[in-house]
Amino acid sequence: MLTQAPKGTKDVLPTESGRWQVIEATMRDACARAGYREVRTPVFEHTELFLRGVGDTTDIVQKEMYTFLDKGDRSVTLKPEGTAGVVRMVLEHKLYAEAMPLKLYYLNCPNFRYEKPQSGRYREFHQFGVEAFGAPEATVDAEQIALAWRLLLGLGMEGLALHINSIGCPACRPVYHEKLRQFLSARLDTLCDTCKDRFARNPMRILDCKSPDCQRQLQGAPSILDCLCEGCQTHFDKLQAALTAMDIPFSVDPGIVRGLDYYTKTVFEIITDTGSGPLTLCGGGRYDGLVEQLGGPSLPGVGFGMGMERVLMVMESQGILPEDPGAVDVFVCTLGEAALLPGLALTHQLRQAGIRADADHMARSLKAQFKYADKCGAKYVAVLGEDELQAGVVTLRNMATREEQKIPLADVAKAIHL
RNA sequence: GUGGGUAUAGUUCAGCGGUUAGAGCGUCAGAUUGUGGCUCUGAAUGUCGUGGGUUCGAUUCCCACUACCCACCCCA
Repeated sequence: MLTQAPKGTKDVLPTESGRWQVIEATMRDACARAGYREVRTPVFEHTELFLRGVGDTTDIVQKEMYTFLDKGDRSVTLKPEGTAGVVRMVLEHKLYAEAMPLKLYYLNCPNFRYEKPQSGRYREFHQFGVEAFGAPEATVDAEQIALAWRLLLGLGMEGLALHINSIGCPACRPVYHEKLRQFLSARLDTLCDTCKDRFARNPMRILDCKSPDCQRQLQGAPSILDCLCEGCQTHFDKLQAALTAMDIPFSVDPGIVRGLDYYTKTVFEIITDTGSGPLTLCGGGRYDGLVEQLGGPSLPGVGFGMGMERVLMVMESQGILPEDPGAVDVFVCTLGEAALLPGLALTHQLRQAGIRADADHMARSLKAQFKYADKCGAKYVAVLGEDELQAGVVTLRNMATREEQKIPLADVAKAIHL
């Protein structure tokens, strides 16, 4: 073999694409019912968009971006997340001048991060995401959380947990940062190197550290929730009331911080346990300052991203993947040269009638054609041999019941009941 | 970027310092010359990951490289 798929990428095989289509359809439907409309943005953007949008202190920007110079010496980057591109699109086309809120979603959108791949982590992965602009109220946050939650439940998932938090706004977060620094300053020496760095740049990220040592030092640390300003506190209270009103179970987890710099107020994650540890299926939050930061008007926003591969992975582990629908519903078996073209014509006629149909293209024995029909998932087999040709009929066999009947060539489509 | 494991048929995996490298599943065919799933019989398919070393001899032992899997970091 000349080469193989690049590290961290994955082919979707013909037996697997049906699963993708099912969850894609479920996502489209959930969005359509909530008034979200689809958008598609480019796979690559100018690098500066992510430097300013995602935040140049984040790991994503610092070490995970696929950045390169194009032939015109422009620095471009394969998008590492979905929100920045959508915000750019909203600004470029002045969509903020239209009716608010502006509710958008993107589906099966490829994202790229240069990381070491492992279970549930790819270098090219796909996200479903929604964004809503212009609405400052917590009901939008809650609506999106509900959309994600019901969607995953609707796919049949169990064992999901919704964690929410508020990380404040530019008014109250610095107050918390200062409190946290004061708390940690005495123990700075015992923190891991990464966290020493975080101490200066973004101390809240230390809460995210998985190191047992750092976690031990954090015992008794002040909580952001005790430092929220009045506006953020009200927003967070309303969010919880809205979730409760929609009967969405949640837990407040002050440890959720998120790795993207643009979040304000609401952050949330939907996680599940895979047996080898928790896995985040969906993560998002509010980003009231992002649009302005990218040179637009002051426009609040909220959104989430959901990992397509992770959704499929969890469905597989829970045994709830949709069945492969097979290739066709009707297979036309032909016997002998004389039946070949009439068989082709019949297949064509069935296809015109909207029926998934195929015929033998390998001049195989009837037995082999039946085996192939079975493997294709055919519900019916239409046999066209010498006898049938003379009578102008086919022998139509229901593969499940084994019943056979002679059907005039012109009436085959009507006799198919799927 | 750090650490651990693995690499043999399409696939899942056995195996051994020594003739011709095996099995299950899958594929194809026959048993049934016009009928699938089950059963039985048979057949095809391998640079034993790549390169080097040790050796009379290496798929087997050693080293390097590469790829894949897993964990850390981080995240969808």
